[in-house]
Amino acid sequence: MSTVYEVADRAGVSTATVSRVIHGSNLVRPDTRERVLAVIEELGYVPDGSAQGLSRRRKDIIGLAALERGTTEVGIEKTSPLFMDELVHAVESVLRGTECSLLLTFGPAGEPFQRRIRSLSGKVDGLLVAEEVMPPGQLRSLARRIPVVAIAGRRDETELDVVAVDNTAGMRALAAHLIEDHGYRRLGFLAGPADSPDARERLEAFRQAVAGHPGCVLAPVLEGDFSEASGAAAARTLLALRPAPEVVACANDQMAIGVLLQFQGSGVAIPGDMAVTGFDDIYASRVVAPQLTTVGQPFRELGHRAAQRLRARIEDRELPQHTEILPTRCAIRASCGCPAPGSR
Amino acid sequence: MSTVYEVADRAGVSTATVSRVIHGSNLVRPDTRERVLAVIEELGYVPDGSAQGLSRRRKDIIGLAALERGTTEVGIEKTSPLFMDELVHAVESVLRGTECSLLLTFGPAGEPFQRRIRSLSGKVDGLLVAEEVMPPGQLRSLARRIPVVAIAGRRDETELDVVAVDNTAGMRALAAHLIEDHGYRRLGFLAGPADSPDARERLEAFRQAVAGHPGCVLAPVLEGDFSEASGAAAARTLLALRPAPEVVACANDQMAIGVLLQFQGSGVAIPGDMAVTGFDDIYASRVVAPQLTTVGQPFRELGHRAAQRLRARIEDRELPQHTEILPTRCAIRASCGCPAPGSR
DNA sequence: TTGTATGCGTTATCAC
DNA sequence: GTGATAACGCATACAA
Repeated sequence: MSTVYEVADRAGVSTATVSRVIHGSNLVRPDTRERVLAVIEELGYVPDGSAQGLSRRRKDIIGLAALERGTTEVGIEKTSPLFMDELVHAVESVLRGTECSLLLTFGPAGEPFQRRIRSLSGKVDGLLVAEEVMPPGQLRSLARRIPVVAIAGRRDETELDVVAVDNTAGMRALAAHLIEDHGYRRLGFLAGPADSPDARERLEAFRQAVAGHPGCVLAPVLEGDFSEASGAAAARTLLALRPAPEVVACANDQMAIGVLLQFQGSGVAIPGDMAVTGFDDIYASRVVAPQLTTVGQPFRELGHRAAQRLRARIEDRELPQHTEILPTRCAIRASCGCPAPGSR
Repeated sequence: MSTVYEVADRAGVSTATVSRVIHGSNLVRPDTRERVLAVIEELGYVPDGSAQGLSRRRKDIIGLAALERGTTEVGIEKTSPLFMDELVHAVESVLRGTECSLLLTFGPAGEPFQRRIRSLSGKVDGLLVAEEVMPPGQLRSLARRIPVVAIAGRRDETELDVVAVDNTAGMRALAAHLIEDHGYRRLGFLAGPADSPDARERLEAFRQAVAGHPGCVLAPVLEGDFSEASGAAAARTLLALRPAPEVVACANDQMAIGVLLQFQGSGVAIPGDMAVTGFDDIYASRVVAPQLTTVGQPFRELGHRAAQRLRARIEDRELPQHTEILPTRCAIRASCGCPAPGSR
């Protein structure tokens, strides 16, 4: 593996000049540049990232740490966090235009994963942290060491930047649609894991919306882990329940899809016998039949903002703390009981 | 940001000892270790990855470069490469058990992306390269600089490791099912982009299978770009075609889903009026109605093998070149005309 | 316009 | 057991 020294040697210049050529400095004579470039080409030289990082005190790498839910618990390959995938692409697409690269790590909540994130923090200039991968205290201590932006974390954070979506408004709008437009009175809810701030917000918003409409009752409230399998399990519970709710709102799309497919498999018509809704608006939600009514998260925007904020903070660590809440958008489709559009 | 020096100072030891403690060497007295550990904890010290990388001559980072198809061409957010997402998780899950992290980069085929990969090669110990992100010659020159494993690339590679799936067997089995079990005689095919080795193999296998059955005709053969939108576009073409094929086999699931939804939106019953099949077996294919008949790729296995092979080659760069073809598995579901299973 | 010399934070090879 | 000290490959301040 060749180094600046070799390049410098062969080109008959100093390493400083090589460095200048590489970084496109214009304080170098055209013919010198040509010579150096030729040698670089010939040797297939690529600067070593570690050395650059050490010298320039910046690695041009940012990390993304996210929870992987319910992947290895039950079977071997349950379903991956589609939500995260969308986010990853959004973040990556921001970085694409820059020198920066994306270091990815997933893991189940817990002590080992937290340790991994800590050690990973030595390899990056900043960290995007999704959901609640670690307790607030630890997260803050991490944020003191290195720039951190929380995605979809606690909104009440005062020591680090957070970018999140407006779960409350979205869920409230959805509930209003179910109650006011469809006239549902008995509403069930399939909540997400209690350790997810998003999950808690969604449940709370739905609860309040129902409470705000006299005559409406919220029952039952089940809990899943955001996986499709947990949705299917909830559906089986619901199947045995009397009286059954008219609609079951789910805290994310994957669970909603699990509910939907399990119901259909058991001969329950959706939305005829029971309406179902989700949250997130992942790709698959547009693909199931009936198409899922859900609340759209601005993934792209979420990833963009978080990445940009992190880059800004890496530039200037004294930036004032900032919390940004992005709007959500109700996506009314067919699973709530609305007529399916003529063509998709 | 604290360094080994600070830790050494405060603990009243040398940097060498700190390093020993960090790496769990047992040539250090227990009480010394305790003292050092306490300081590390107090300072929140985490070793700098660049410095480590420079000194140890290994960065403990591997890269994954993949094509992002049809993302920004037409609209803003078309559909992301679901196939890749599955792969990413598979690779990441291997690395999770190690010290190694995953550096991710996506991009559209082309010169700029190739440059990005080159510069990225300075930040990693090895590279996983999916599909044909760069011309063979360039790929080989890259592989001379740094360990490279190609995923789903050309099978005829002799200078670098490749891990791929058996497109031919899978597609052949699927074709046999369509022709022999269902008795279809007029078969259409929606091919993938010509620059994808997988796409070419799948088309070729299907073509041969049809040719091997007298009386069967392959028509039409359309070409898409692996995106759902291109599937929908193909469906519109097919709609206007006389005679129409009895079945249209697609080179991947996303296109098949595009075809399926577009047909259904136009009042064509699937599989009643026309059968549709895919390839990959992504999450969404189990979620559409009717469930998609497709050929399953062993994503998990693909990612595992590729990651392990790369790690092995990083350890020993003299390893003999190796090409590994993983088996595919026909997933017969309902979109081909088979009866839907009672429950999903 | 170009070269010299030093520092970046670790690890590892020696001595002690 | 522990401590100096020399790499590691690059960037840059300062000279020339």
